[in-house]
Amino acid sequence: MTDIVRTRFAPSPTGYLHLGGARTALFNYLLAKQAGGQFLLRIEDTDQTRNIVGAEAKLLADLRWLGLLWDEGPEVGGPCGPYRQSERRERYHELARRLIAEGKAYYAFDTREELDAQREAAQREKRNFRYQRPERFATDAEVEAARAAGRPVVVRFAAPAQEWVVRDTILGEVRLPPDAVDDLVILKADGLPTYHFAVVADDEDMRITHVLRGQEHLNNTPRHIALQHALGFRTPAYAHLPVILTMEGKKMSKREKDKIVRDAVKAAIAGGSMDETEARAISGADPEAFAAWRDNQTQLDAEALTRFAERLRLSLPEIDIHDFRVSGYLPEVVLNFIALLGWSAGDDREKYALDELVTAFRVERVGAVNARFDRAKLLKFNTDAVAAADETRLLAGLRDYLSVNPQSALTGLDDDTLRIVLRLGAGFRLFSELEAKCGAIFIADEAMVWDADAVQKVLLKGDGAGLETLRELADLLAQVDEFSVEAIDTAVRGYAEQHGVGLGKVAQPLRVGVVGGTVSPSIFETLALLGKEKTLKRIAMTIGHCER
RNA sequence: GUCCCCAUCGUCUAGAGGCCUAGGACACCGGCUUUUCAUGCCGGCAGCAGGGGUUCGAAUCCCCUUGGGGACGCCA
Repeated sequence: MTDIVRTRFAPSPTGYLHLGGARTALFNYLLAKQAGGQFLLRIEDTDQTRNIVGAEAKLLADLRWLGLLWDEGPEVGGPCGPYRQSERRERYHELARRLIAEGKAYYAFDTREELDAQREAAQREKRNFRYQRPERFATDAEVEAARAAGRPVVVRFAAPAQEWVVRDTILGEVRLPPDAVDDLVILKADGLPTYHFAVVADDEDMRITHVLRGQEHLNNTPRHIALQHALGFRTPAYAHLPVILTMEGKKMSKREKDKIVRDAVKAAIAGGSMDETEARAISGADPEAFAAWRDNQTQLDAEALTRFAERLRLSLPEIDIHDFRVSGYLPEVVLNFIALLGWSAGDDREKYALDELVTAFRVERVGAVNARFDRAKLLKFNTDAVAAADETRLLAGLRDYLSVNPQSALTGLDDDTLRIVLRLGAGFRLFSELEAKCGAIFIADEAMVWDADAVQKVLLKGDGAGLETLRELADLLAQVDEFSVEAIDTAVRGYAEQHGVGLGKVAQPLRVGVVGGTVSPSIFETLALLGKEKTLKRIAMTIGHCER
């Protein structure tokens, strides 16, 4: 086929873009771009109960953050729109009517309870459940009668019984038995199509030539092929990507975070550090919903999880792309790293920019093996990228980080100050580390907090030797007129030499003295940045704090 | 339970019958640098899941076992 390559990423708007979705999007993007084709974005919002308000906007923002821009789709439009399935109802109905007219689909009106009972019965008898196709299809009159009786009316596909073959670029030919395709529902009782039906219709209408998706969809593919045959549509080329697993070997999912929070909340309630009323308030759920969550039946939204994490001082694993942004990763690093989850060019190269991936990527070289997501390696990638980035890139990255961390102490600073921060913090791995290292310099003096362990270890231990040093240094620094890095350096080093101690013995008390903890940039730089007045004021406050 | 996919260091992977004494990266361990936290530098440990074949020769091909993962919805 000489068609231009068209791929799509088709998420459902249920939350932020997660790591696995991002990789799927990336591979689709790469495949399209390397062939000079188009990458489309389509929103699969056919489940009214699962759609989350605002999720689509988040999804788009995450994709844009990564630099995966779509040629057609929401907000940019295109000739095959609309690109939101909820807006394409009429098309699905038209196709369903066609299948019904041709005897390839039929109305059914089983209730949820009836189907559940059949599934349970099958389970009990240890056989697989298959929907039993009726002897003859319901007539229009019967459908109307059912509707009038309040029964849910759906349209089911009359699946042909045959062996199915999926030709997969990564897995080769996969053969599935006839029962791999059953009489699935194609139009739900609410009039919206099921995923399977919408995908087939849209991929045809949007002239999608290649479908790259997670391996969890492999079993769905024969369904789609069957529907394509029934509708007379072309079958795109398929490639099923290996699943991304956690380091523990479990499927990476939002549940990860939910589970950690649930366990912590339960422990906190059991341990008495939080009562149930507070927990419920933080969750933002009503008592019933809260109980359901607690019993592992539902999941909390991202915001509620974040609130719990803050309250219980939990660090949640990054799973959503947004999490990595908030943690201070560079988008090009995240992109580079996920490209390596399942794909390799065949040599030892690991570092790629997006345009380099476009050139180097080959679907045929995507492996079939599930990959575990190794955060430690991602961190190293970010560390390397930060070290290699120029100031302009870092400043933009830091600004972006601050835009999603408005509460940061660095947020209000001007570019020149941020450039200094970047320079003094050199060696940081994530923007969040830069913040942890330099933030305390910029908070109001009154907002200063002291790390109890640091105060104990550096100032109070050994009869307060550190505190005494700090007092003497305060006097000494009060004598320094020009509060420059050089002058402070000279004075402080001089003090250390006079007393025959290492620099550490004087730098650490000073550090705790001005920032309340043991971490800061070079002590000379830190003091100079603070200025004489603030330095002396903070040291006085620290001495006061210790005497209290 | 049924169906499907997969199997090289702890992790991501290179390897498409002799180039393999199995290469790289991360982690880890040891050392060095250092005013803290980091960074950086040097060195080291570590793997073809097991068993059968095929072949002069197998990490590479075939079979079985085992192990892992995924799917079995009016979710996508």
